[in-house]
Amino acid sequence: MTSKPASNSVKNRGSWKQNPDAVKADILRVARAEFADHGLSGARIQEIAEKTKTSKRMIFYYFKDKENLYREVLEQAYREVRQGEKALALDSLDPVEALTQLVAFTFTHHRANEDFIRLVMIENIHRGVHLSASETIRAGNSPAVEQLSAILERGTAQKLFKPDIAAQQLHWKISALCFFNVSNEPTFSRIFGNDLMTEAGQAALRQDVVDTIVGSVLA
Amino acid sequence: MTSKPASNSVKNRGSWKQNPDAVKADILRVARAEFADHGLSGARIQEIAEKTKTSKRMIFYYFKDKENLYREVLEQAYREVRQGEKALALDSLDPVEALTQLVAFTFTHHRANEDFIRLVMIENIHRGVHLSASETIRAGNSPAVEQLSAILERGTAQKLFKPDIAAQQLHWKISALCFFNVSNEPTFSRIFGNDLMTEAGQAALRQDVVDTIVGSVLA
Amino acid sequence: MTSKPASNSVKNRGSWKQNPDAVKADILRVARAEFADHGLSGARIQEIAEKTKTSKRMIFYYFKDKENLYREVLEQAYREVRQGEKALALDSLDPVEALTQLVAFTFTHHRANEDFIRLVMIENIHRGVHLSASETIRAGNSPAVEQLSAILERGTAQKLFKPDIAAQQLHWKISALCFFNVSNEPTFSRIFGNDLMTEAGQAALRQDVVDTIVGSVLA
Amino acid sequence: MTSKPASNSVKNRGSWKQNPDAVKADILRVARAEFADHGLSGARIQEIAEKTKTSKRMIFYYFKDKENLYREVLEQAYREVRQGEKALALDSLDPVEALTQLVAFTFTHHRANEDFIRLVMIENIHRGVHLSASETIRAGNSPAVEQLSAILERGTAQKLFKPDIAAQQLHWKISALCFFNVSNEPTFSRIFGNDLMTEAGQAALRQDVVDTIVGSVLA
DNA sequence: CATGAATGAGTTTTCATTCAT
DNA sequence: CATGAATGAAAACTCATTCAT
Repeated sequence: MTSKPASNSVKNRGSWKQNPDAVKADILRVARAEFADHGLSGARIQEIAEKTKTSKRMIFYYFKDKENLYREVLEQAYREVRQGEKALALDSLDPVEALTQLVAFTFTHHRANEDFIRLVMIENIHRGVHLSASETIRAGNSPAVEQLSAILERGTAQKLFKPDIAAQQLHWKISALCFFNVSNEPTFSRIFGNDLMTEAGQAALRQDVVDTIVGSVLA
Repeated sequence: MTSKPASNSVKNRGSWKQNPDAVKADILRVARAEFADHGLSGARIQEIAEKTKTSKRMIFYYFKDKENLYREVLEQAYREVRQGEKALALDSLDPVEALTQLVAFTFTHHRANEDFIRLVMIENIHRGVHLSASETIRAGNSPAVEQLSAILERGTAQKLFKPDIAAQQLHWKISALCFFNVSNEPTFSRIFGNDLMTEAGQAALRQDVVDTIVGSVLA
Repeated sequence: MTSKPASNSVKNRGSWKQNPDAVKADILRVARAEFADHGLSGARIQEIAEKTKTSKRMIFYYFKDKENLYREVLEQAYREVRQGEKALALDSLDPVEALTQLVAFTFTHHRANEDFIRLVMIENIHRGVHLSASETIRAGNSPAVEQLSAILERGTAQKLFKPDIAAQQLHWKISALCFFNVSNEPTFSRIFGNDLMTEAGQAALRQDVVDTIVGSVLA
Repeated sequence: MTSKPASNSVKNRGSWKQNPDAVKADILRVARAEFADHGLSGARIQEIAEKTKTSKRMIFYYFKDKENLYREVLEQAYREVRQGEKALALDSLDPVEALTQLVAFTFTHHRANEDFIRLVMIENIHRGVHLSASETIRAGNSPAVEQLSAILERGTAQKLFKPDIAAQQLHWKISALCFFNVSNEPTFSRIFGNDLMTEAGQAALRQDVVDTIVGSVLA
């Protein structure tokens, strides 16, 4: 009679107890990693509970069900990434340099936030249905697009850029290149080798992406 | 005890029976749709069986287990897409026009093969582990890259293109833009609206992608 | 769709609930009988569940999987049999009488614990692999061997027994005769008739076994 | 579409075909090993078929079902072991030497026929039910007991042995010691170490068994 | 606001066996 | 006397979720 069910035990009696926000944050942190790793259906509540400082029961207590937990993870991830984008200060730079910086930053920022990229991939596999109800995501919109608009406005005014460049469409192109770099690394590497994923390869790729984007707007 | 699980019954006694290849092809067809729709863990063998002309039992008979079925679906999808790429005849065109056609075709071809795109997304979520063992995928490699190499060679020889454009890296850029267009449509649309996904939007986007890529190689 | 699998229903709402140890003990008791009856692969989790006060689900909840349940059944059986052996008090008897008692007891004890004998047979079919990881079984070792050592020491000191009798080897002989009596009863009876398995036959056999063993150590 | 069900293919088109006896013998040989290895419920028809020169279908064709195949394997094993026992010629030896030889031979013969021992263990786990219908097994009876009777008769006549030794009971004791040596090696070794199972240990054990048995009949 | 115990409903997978030719 | 294809029934096991306190 030595075996015990592994899942239901409490890990840590102490500072975490009686602190709902900390418990929730802990759950979200673990859940994000698990969802990013295995997807919505692939992630296991059990596994999340075990890596958490609380019990499985608490996950349902605070988040109602798996889908809702996923939703909150997704929202939080979007919020954090947007926060990261805001940090960039480009106003003082000339338009070309600003755009260069923006693209390079986006490339690097995506690379550094693989979990977020994977969550977005997962959400796309689910056809984005978990984003719909969430006002916060649409409301917050994208600081990146706003910054891009500002740069384009200045660049166009100075006749450096082609007229009538659509900010959103340009953002789409930047996103595509920077997102794909992370999202499709596994299959791309397996088929074509990982030359482009080494440090040198990534540096070359980032330069290429910057040049391609900047080249596409120059007058 | 009158009820029976629906999956264990036979659907169709007739032409399908005693024709292993047809049965297998039927299973693969249904499985592809299901895996593309719900992912590896999200797809249900039960569901696949019900949409098939055979039974659940036969899936295991021919494909051993779920993961292996998924693997074969993936391989088949890659093979078919490559086959589609081969159809394109660009040799008679001048390099710029050839590249234009190739990019436009890739854009359209990806759009038309959403299931394939989704399978690749799913496989990337699984970090490409189901591609590793499969020699066929690597072996076949990409006709697209080969065609691209030929175009680049001609274009470089004619001094139309910059020297030293790497075919693989250019392929990566084309893929990124064309893949992302399909893969990230759901989340992109929800956040930025679906202007870019309308017929007009897609036409504009395709032109933009062609221009961006061609622009990036011109001398 | 009215039928439900019988195993998923609850049997008894009351004293068993919320008492993990009682539930586990109940499962182990039933599982022991089933494994002893049908072997590891022959036993049915379903069948165990139905004879239990709990559900099939709880078996997996507490014991993880079939093999592990079997392992715990086996360990428990070993522990209990050793406990039974300890009950015997032989210190006050002279060596010959003590050995006589020990052998007669072992003969009877094995006969009374057919389930244990059968579990050991089954485990031998599995080449003992389920014993390996279990420290408790080896650690506990055999009270029988210890008692035997004590008897031999006294008997040898008194020159009643041959010198240099190995306790473990003597234990092996006693075990062989007492174990075989139970383990091979079915085939032996079918081939030679069941004369030796009647009450009289068993009495004669026990006397024979005692005489044979005692005779083999007397100086 | 590369996978094929592994089981249904034919291995060898040639000499085996059109030769029912050879096919049956081949199946029996493989089945014996599988049943001895994994027991009746543990053995897999699939596995037997794969190791056979024929197909799964043929097993059912020739042997009707799994249980019947097992029955035939068991019968054949008994027949062969009895055949082996007959080889021993003890008539010319004096009774004590003859008994010594018989016991030593039995010890060695059992050791050399582990598959048979395991089949008997398995049959005992099944409570011998597969022996009942089989006339051949009972009819053939045991050459060992007959030889033993002859030896006892001579030994008793010469007043070397105690009067009224029952041949069957003595056979039982010999069997117990020689059978257990093989049948319980796995569990015994794990608990007490494998000293008795080394070559030296087995030699000592055999001598001990011979001495114990001979000692138990000497007047 | 917390929790250890429990569970219904499904999920993949296995297995001996039969069908159609 | 043979065979590749097919299969019903049941097996082990999983999973998110709720109960009882």
